[in-house]
Amino acid sequence: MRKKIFSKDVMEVYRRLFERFGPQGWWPCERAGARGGGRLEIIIGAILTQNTAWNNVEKAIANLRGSGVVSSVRALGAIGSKELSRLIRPSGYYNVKAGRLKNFICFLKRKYGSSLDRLSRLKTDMLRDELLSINGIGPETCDSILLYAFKRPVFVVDAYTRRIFSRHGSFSKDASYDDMQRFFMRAIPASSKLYNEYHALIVRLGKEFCRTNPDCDGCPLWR
DNA sequence: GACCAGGCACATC
DNA sequence: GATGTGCATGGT
Repeated sequence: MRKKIFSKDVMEVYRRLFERFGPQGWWPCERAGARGGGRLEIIIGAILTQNTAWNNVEKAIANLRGSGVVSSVRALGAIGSKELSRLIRPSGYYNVKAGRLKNFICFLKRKYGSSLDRLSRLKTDMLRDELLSINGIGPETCDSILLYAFKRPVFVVDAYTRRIFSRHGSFSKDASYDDMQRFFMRAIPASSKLYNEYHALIVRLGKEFCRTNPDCDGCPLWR
């Protein structure tokens, strides 16, 4: 039988995952910062990675870097939609995602004078509502932006989180996003660093075991 | 060639 | 509110 994971076990699960896999080095990473892309690049990555392997997103981001549009909101706003689609082609859904990137840039221009600094002054709840109002930014993308780009202590729930923790009985497999998020945020101290690493470790676990080991052989959560 | 990946919006019932 | 569908590339 799989071990049931209650709220009280969530930190122990984190410790086991960290012990097993170590730090995952997700955003913000030195590489993004050094190239000056930083926060904007993280936001772009969060949108491009929707239902897409990160490997493919990296190719798209490399193209965008080559065109110099990850380093400034103005540059990203100035590029044509067709050209943007072409650059992000490797990340899949390129027409949809080009529209979503443009939606974000239009929102930022209209309401915050194209300034990420101005946007970042909002309190977390308000910032979350603002991001969710943008067409193309749903709960996971929104929370990824809050956590990884703005360093807010918001737990990101994704498909792996649902799959793994519903299998371990923490919540039902059709629990709402908000219910799953509450489960973690009640169990873990509010720390963006902790949430950052935990989400990345869940993704690592999902990739490592859920796909390749349907019987959960060697799963660190197994009892 | 099938299946999957760090989702989301929209139509329909 | 639940369910189904379109969007698309690249790796296994």
